[in-house]
Amino acid sequence: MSEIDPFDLQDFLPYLLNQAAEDTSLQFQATYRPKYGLLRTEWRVLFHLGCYGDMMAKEICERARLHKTKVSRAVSALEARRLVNRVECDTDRRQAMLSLTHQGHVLFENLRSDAEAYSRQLQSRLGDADLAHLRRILKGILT
Amino acid sequence: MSEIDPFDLQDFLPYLLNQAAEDTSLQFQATYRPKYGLLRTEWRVLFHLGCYGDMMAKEICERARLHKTKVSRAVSALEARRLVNRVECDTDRRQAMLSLTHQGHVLFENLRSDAEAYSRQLQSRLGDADLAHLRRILKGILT
DNA sequence: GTTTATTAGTTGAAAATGTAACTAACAACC
DNA sequence: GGTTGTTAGTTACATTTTCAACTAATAAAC
Repeated sequence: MSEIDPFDLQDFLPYLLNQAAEDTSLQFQATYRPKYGLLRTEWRVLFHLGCYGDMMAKEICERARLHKTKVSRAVSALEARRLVNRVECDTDRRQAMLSLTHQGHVLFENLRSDAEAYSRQLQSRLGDADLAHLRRILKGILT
Repeated sequence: MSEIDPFDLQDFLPYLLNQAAEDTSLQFQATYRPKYGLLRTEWRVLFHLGCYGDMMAKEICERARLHKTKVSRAVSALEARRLVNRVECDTDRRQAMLSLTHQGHVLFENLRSDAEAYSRQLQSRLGDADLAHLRRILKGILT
């Protein structure tokens, strides 16, 4: 009926971004999920602690733009696997400082090198210039 | 422990793309979900039929990179709401040709103009050049 | 023509996510 | 000190997604 409609879904940014995100996430997930059995949210929490050091759950929520329930569950799962440590905060007992255990740190290092390998692969596909552009523009979207 | 690690999550493309995709999708979803009560997958199916004309479920799966179960359920939901019509194929009765009903077409037109409005908004935030860059690069990622 | 393999699409159970209500701790005000 | 409000994080329940098994139809092999 409307085959000749000027609007093209393939150019609609939320759609396009989702496709690209899905694509790269799945590709990368394929390298770590079967190997380490981590969920995406768990992966993110692990990386926040690995990249930026110890922090509270709340800070992970803010940085990663994840809902607190998601973080709460991911932290529980990681704690159950002895990858993350939770130490109750002295000054405010509602909070707990999260950190990687030794095991968690080892896993993080492995994942990090996988991530770097995947990045290099993308880099060779897209080229340095486009990759830099892309990063800059995406960061602009996030405001 | 590893605060001084050179790897920065904020530059890791799968992560960055996910953030941006989530961001824009949620913003846009906010404009249509409360108004029309559509799920994301339903929205996509509707737009495929609206933008590219009638097709089988399989074709939607391929174009939208959606799993057949997701499409199957979205189509059922849209059919139940009389937005989509399903006509069994003559030459192969496993398949069915999907098309928008009149109602579905009206809804699509509304959504389309919302999408266009949202696009214009993004355009004014990012600028024409970056937007064009972004589209080109993202399409490159999708291979 | 009958067995065997594929393919389109559906369904059911398990996993994951989102939403809202909750607990427990702190803070602010009186 | 006690009431009220806010915040960090958890839990419970509904919705959505995923995965695997399934049905029904076609195609291929013999």
